[in-house]
Amino acid sequence: MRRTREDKAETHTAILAKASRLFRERGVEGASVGDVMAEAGLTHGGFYRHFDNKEALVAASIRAAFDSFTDAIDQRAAIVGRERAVKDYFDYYLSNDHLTHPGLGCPAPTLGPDVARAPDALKAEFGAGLNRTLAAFVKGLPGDEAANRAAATREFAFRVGAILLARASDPATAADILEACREPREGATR
Amino acid sequence: MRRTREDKAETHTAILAKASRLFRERGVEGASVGDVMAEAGLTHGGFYRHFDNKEALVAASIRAAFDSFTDAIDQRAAIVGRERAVKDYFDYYLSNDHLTHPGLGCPAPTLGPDVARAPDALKAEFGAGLNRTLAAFVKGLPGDEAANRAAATREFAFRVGAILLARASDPATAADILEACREPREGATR
DNA sequence: TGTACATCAGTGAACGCGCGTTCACTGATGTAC
DNA sequence: TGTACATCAGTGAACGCGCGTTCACTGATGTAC
Repeated sequence: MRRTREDKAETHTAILAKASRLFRERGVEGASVGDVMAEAGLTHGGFYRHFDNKEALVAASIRAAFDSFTDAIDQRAAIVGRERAVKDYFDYYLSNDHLTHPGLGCPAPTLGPDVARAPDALKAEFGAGLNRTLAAFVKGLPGDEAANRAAATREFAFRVGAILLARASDPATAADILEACREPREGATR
Repeated sequence: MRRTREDKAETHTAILAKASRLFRERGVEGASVGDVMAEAGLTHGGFYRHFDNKEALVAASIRAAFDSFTDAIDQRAAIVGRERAVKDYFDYYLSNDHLTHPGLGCPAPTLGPDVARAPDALKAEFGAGLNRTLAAFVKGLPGDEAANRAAATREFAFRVGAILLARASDPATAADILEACREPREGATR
């Protein structure tokens, strides 16, 4: 039953892709190793040929999820420019599509609390992914880099909170939240 | 072993208080019925004299957590005024105290994703608690009520996202996030 | 007010279940000659 | 290039464990008279 090296690499990628989606959909504890392997068309026993344990899979899943977005932003920035690419991402972030498809969406609002309760290794992975994301928001932008980054942090946190609140609420409340948060923020309230 | 009605009411309150804290600290799946009962100084079997099942306890815990904050804001607003009370709450929200004590903090950034994956009954409970919180932010404020509420929604979402990102990150990244988010937001970036 | 009985708050053993992980096994692939 | 053997990707049974929930039991409280 041994497979070629290429087969193994494909299997590894498939496991990771399915895991990254399932963890975002159901949470780390809501998606079992068996679930992930079944989704990849395999049985659970073979999992440990690919990852040391479930935590390692979670770490890799978080990394892959963040990377998929930073890569997409970078690619789009090369075509339409950084500011436009980031604006498009922010529009997607508060879209109904993102609201209702957490499995393909940002890992922060789905896995953040799971990571908050997890070992330091996972927090480091999450923090690194977040920092890459913030970097992708301001790469090559004019003006003070630290200020740009701080502003991008605020804009991102705002949208993470919005989608989290909307997903945790009944549909009517969710619609209110997204509608309110699609308006630009004014700085006066604080 | 039967207890008086007063004893039972006290026990009920104690279970709820411990549950509300433990769920926020460890997540819904990270705190078992047995954990909650042990924390309240009881054994697990008696739980079902107080709640139908674990989900009912989660619903009550979410309600209690939101209420504790709306009550506190209302009480403080009666003394120092609504705007000041809300400002103080927002300052607490991004404090290191709130960062490091999720068990006594806002339920949104800790339980939001758990609720997002839970049955509609829990989302309704969360949405209701969120609406009470937003109402507490704008109660009696001058100006257009809908606009005030939309602005409060944005300010709250912003802080929910900030604390979620900070808690899920390594300490250095967490400090960066909170520092950036303690600055007032400017509306221009979008 | 006193008595007899029903109620029920809390205990702790037991249940069925799903989890993460281990392990003996298989047979095709990789490697040494 | 062909052959003999070692490796190892994937299988599926098995493990120990903790979970939510149930249940027979206890004895003090509540209630009917």
